[in-house]
Amino acid sequence: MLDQEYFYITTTLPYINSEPHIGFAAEIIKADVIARYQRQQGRKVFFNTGTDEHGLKVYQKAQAEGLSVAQYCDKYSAKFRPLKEKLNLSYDKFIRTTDSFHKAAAQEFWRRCLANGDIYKKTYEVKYCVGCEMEKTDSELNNGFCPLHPGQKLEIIAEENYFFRFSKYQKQLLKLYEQNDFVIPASRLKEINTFVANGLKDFSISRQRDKMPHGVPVPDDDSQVMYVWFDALVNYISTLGWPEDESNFLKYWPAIQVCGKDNLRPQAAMWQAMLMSAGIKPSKNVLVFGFLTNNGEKISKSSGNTVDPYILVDEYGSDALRYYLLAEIPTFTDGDYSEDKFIARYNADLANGLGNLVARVSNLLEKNEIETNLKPDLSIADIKETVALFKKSMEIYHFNEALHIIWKKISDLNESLSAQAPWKLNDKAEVANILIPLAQSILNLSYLLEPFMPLTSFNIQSQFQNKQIKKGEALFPRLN
RNA sequence: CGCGGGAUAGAGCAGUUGGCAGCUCGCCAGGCCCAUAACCUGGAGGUCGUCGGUUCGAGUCCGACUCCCGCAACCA
Repeated sequence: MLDQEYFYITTTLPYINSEPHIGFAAEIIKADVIARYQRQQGRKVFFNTGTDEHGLKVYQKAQAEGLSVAQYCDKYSAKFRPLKEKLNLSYDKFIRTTDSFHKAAAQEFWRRCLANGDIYKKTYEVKYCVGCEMEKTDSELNNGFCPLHPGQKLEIIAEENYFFRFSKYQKQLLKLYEQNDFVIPASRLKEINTFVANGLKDFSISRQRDKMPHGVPVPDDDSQVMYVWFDALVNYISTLGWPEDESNFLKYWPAIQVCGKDNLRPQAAMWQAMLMSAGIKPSKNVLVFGFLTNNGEKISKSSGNTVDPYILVDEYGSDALRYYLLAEIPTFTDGDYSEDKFIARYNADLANGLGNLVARVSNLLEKNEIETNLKPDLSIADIKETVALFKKSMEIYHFNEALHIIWKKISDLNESLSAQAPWKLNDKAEVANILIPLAQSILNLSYLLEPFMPLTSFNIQSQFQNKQIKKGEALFPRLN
């Protein structure tokens, strides 16, 4: 039956230089759907997330807020933890890259890459804007000048850093990409393949400690700390107990990794090369999701149009937010959020669709005092086609389609109920013959819905497994 | 010739092995009255960005073009 007993999925770790935003919420919700679906299939799932806490920006923000780096990290990491309850996530582990076991793992990882001849020292030239008191990369510059200080010439500072021999792994990476589902969707695989085929430059993996002390110490060199990327990526294996707990690690690795499209290179190329260097199998798949816009506009901290997932949950509930993000936006493409769209979706699908159907059927069962004894059963004929189509969509992570298939069935059930009009009948047995199969189908749908809307699924399942099904409270009161 | 994405009904969007063009909202006309002013039926509305090609057949594959949008590595 099951091709594999163990299943491991991980999100990227959000960097704690700001509050949680809707984009990361969308990413982790999709990962949660996959994790819950795999558990339903009977697999032993390990679902990882956490926070990425090293590096210059955190160091500077801590100073700006007048906190020690440790205090700052504790404060901001703690802002991400409530996502679990707020979004009703089922992750198993919340790792912090400042956890001591992680730092030790990152150092061991470094040693293995070093032993393999892939880490070397080189002088690294950085452009430094005195006005910002910050290093600048070329992509941040306008015609070679800092956009904030266009009159000032940038200083070139030479710094001795460790580099990772990324270029060495070009061929192996291209070979890896021959596994044509390594990166999903295919367009992203093509993108990374072209990028790697065009040639790789070794990248810097350390910083001078006297300038930026907030990082994992480089083994056997007190003057340097690891560059944040290098240590952060190792979390995907340190969270499994690598290197100490080899048996647990081997059970779960390799991972399905999910990330936003900005993370394609780090996840699908840099990290994979690092794994190769350390002698560890590459990830199983990298799923690359799109970005969200707010009312058609790019979401950015500077323009102040970020969307706070906590506010939406408090107002509409976690399942409604999950439903919107999963149903309205195709898994791998960019999508848009706006309150108008959210309310329109909510009313059309949740209030008028699912909620109203559940209310109709449960009310009729209660009024007619019809007793039932139901359990979810996906083998019955009525639901078979829906289940088959649903599974097909789930296997390729097309969650919007999977939900569309469920909602098609909801629509069919509404139609069937209207056509049979049991409220016109007097014979109780006849009424029961109409309602019980409908109730059974609702129960089955609620089972399919569990990975997407766990609370609603649970509510419907407990409601419809009672002997005397009762109407109860509205699942999704209509919004005006 | 840097890389990639998009262009489908008034709006917002689905449509991955090529096979009578779909969904939601909105609009019009009926029905029902169990239900969350909900539900059901019917209707108007599209030359699927443009041009060409492959094919019995293309929104779907190939080529060219136009217009929008991201990204352009050590900033995670």
